Amino acid sequence: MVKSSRPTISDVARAANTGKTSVSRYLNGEQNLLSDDLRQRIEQAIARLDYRPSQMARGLKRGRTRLIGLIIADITNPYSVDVLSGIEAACREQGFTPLVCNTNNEINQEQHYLDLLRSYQVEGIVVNAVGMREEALNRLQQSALPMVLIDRKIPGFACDMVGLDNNQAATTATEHLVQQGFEAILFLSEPLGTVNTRRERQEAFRRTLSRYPHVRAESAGVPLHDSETLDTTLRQFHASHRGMRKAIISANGALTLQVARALRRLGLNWGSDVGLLGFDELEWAELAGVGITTLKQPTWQIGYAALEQVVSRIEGNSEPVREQNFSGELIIRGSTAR
Amino acid sequence: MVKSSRPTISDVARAANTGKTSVSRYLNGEQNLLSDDLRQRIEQAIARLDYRPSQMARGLKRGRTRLIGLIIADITNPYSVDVLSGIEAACREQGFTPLVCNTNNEINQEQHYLDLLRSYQVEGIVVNAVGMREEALNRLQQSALPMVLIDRKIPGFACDMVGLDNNQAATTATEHLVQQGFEAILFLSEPLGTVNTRRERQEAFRRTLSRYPHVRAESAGVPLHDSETLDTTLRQFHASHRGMRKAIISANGALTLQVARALRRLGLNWGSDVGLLGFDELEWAELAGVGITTLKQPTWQIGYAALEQVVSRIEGNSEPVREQNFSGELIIRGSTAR
DNA sequence: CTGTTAGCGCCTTCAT
DNA sequence: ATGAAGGCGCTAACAG
Repeated sequence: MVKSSRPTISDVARAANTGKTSVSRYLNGEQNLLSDDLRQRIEQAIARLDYRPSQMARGLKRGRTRLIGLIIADITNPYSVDVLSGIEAACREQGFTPLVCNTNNEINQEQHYLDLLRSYQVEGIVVNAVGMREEALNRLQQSALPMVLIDRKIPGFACDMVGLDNNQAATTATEHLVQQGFEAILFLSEPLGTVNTRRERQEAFRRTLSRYPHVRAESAGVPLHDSETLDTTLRQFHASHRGMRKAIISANGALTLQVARALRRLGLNWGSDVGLLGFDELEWAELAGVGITTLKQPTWQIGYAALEQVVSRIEGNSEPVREQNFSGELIIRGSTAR
Repeated sequence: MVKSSRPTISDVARAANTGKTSVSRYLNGEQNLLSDDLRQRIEQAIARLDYRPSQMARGLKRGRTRLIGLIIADITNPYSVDVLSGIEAACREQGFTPLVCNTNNEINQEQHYLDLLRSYQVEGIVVNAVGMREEALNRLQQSALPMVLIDRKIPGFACDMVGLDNNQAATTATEHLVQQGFEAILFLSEPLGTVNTRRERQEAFRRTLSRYPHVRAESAGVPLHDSETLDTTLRQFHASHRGMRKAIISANGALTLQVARALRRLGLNWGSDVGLLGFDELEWAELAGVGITTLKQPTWQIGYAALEQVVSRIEGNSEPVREQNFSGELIIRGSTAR
């Protein structure tokens, strides 16, 4: 007769001529408590049966599922993917498995996924807020699990966070443009709302330019997919500073793509007609016309650090809420040349 | 006294003043077997306790975890991400949860992840072979679970597959170039190996051009990250057809990026010096110089269909192995203009 | 060092 | 229409 389904710990025990406990011990690294003989028998039995312990049963028993929930608003965003990559690497190292949930930026999906994650008993949650709508993010507060936010904070909710040093990054970017001799700079982001990331970047932009009174500072918030508003904003900015060297800072990668498209529509060339600098590195940045200067975030590291942080919470770390900010790196290309 | 951990089915039963069985029935949709009164009590108890059944326990008991394993070689590839998106959508509709495993194209990771998926008792597996190395893919055969391949087949392994109609796509692409008056065309892909996708595309390219004897057909296989070979190949192609209108077909999106970079390095402009057409749509295709003509795959649908297929297998469908090929769509831009 | 026993939370007979 | 009891695969006392 043939065992049809997967072998269980009992099968292994029987095959090794011992009890389940010893097998369990073997599996859990308490191998020093086993005699060489027994250890070998178990080892062979496992190999012969091609046995793998059931995480389901394990999770049920110990409450440790070794599962970490990831909530991502837009998996289509390269930033998110890079971060994900870092998270995965860290998961592998730490022996966790990521349960990836892409909310697709659909409002209400957060709730669905939180329930889902709870039902699978994840031990912690990493939320990549990039591209996430504010309402959606706010809905996340309820969770009682260890949780860490990436890129953004939730106003009024103390929670570990890892992201970019927005002040350093925006200051670096702005100063670069000043040094390149631009006389009017437009800071473009999605509508600020209460999103700290946007606010901080804009704030640093303003603060920096206040030290250079001869440079005009403007800023505007445009919805990511509202190309009309974007066109209008850009046209206006361009028209109202005739004769001056103008530049645009785009506050994130997705927006930079839209801005580049808009400039195309308007017949403006970055590098010659107008300067352009975008947050977030883009794989195509060097291929678009004369190239686009970007402010590169250490995305992979951010993901990696975020996971390390949840894990430390899972292991019991109860220090006060921690905030990690990584430095960005300016990658200079043709779009901000003199 | 406060219950610290999550409520269980027993808690609900107690709160509703009934037994676990009835609650279980309620949860499993056998609600018609319950009296209105009892049903309501249960409903309230669940709401009050904010109870969610444990998928762990459920999976353990019934063997149905509602988990689907996804194996992805390179999550960084936009194609893979779009496919993933379709898979997720389908998962949501069908009540499954994807367990995403990114092998990062590291050999041996497949084994690690297969074990992992087994240990979580996934009910089926979707393998996105895009960008995956041959050896890695071959390692996947062992799985006894319902499995469907995306984009590529494993030689000598009968398995459901969903991907592109390579013949239609490559023929369309090639004919477009002929019509645009190109006189020498280079088909560029990664080394063919036994990868059916690459072979079929090249084959259709050859077959099509054999109908146009005045057009020279060349093809070459270059490793994705070997920029020296790529440069040499392109330089040679360009040099050996002086005076003729030349074009390049790139067999996938990742390669197109490398080709574009190489052309830049060589000082060649697509659209004017040489034609360029790439498989896979790129978000930046319109922004790169005069724009790059692409052959767009219905990636989202491919993912969606793949998931539907595994689920149908999970539900017991035992028809012979099925192969679904979707049509590509040519998106014409400046790089192939006359 | 090793085995026995009692659940983890749920579903599923089998009675009632 | 409802409930009690047993067991899924595993781990964690508790004995030996």
